[in-house]
Amino acid sequence: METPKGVAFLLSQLGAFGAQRFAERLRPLEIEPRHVGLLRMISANEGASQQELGERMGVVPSRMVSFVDDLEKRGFVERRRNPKDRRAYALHLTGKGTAMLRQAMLISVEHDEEVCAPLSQDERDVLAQLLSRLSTAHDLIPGVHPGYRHLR
Amino acid sequence: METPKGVAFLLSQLGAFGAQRFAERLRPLEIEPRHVGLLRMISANEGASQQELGERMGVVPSRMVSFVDDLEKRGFVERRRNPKDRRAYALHLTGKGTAMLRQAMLISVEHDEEVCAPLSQDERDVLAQLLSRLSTAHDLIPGVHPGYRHLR
DNA sequence: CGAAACCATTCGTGACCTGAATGATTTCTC
DNA sequence: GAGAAATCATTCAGGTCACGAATGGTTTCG
Repeated sequence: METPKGVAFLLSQLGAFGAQRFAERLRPLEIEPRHVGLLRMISANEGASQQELGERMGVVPSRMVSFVDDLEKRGFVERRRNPKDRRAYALHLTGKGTAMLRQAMLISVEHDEEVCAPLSQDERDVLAQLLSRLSTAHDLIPGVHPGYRHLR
Repeated sequence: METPKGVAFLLSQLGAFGAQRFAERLRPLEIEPRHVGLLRMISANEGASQQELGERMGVVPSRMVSFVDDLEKRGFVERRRNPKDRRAYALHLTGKGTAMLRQAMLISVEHDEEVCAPLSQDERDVLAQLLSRLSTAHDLIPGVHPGYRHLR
């Protein structure tokens, strides 16, 4: 049996490699990739409820609780009461949260640079374009990582 | 904060998506992607010991035990005694194991076809070539998925 | 106004991984 | 060669983590 050289395997292999590498880069900030994703999500949807965000990310409500707990304990996120609906929270980034997100974005750019280092600029453009097309063709939501949901 | 459009994120996103999709396709066979990887590994290194394979795959010995247990329970793998070193086993695929691997490889090809469907043949070739270069440049071992090792 | 739906949360369960300890066997060292 | 050290497979206790069901407070529907 020959070893698979298919695109799908390479994508999964490189994707997992990159994710691990990214997690390493984040370690000094004491934050994990998934928390960065959640910070971005909150930043892009200020004031949304936990379940609204959870739905977009494919995360079950009970999991969102501890998820947001992590960020709140570190002072990155505030759970404000929503006066329109006192059942739901309105999630907001704090100043610290925004700063942390900015930090993480910088690391993200460095990381991207490292991953693409073996390619020329032209090749990176071609690759980015092909991957974008695959991503949209398969209905993946920009900026939302499928790894959040373990089952569905 | 704008949503990331970097290559690294797209790789991780598409890789995770593909992995989930592949797992779904495998479900009817009642086997998981990691087991397929192990079957391939054994097939490519007939007679190797558990720890030899574990080392190549980045899997810790204690985990290899239950890992191989799964495959042995299903009758896909045999633990033969190695006469040269009676501490170690010599792992071998059974006929059933070979058949299952063949099945899985077929599904793998179908899966690859699905993932690449949005691209023309030329584009697939370009993509495959770029991904291969990234993979080798980052010292990823062909056919070995980094997801096996959770820590190192 | 009462019933049904909805948000966040807690908690028990199960899956899974890890690292340390164990027993059998081999290799190293003097 | 004999004892010490390393090696292979295994077991087991502990920790993490995700999920679904159940709960309490709140809103909406009929």
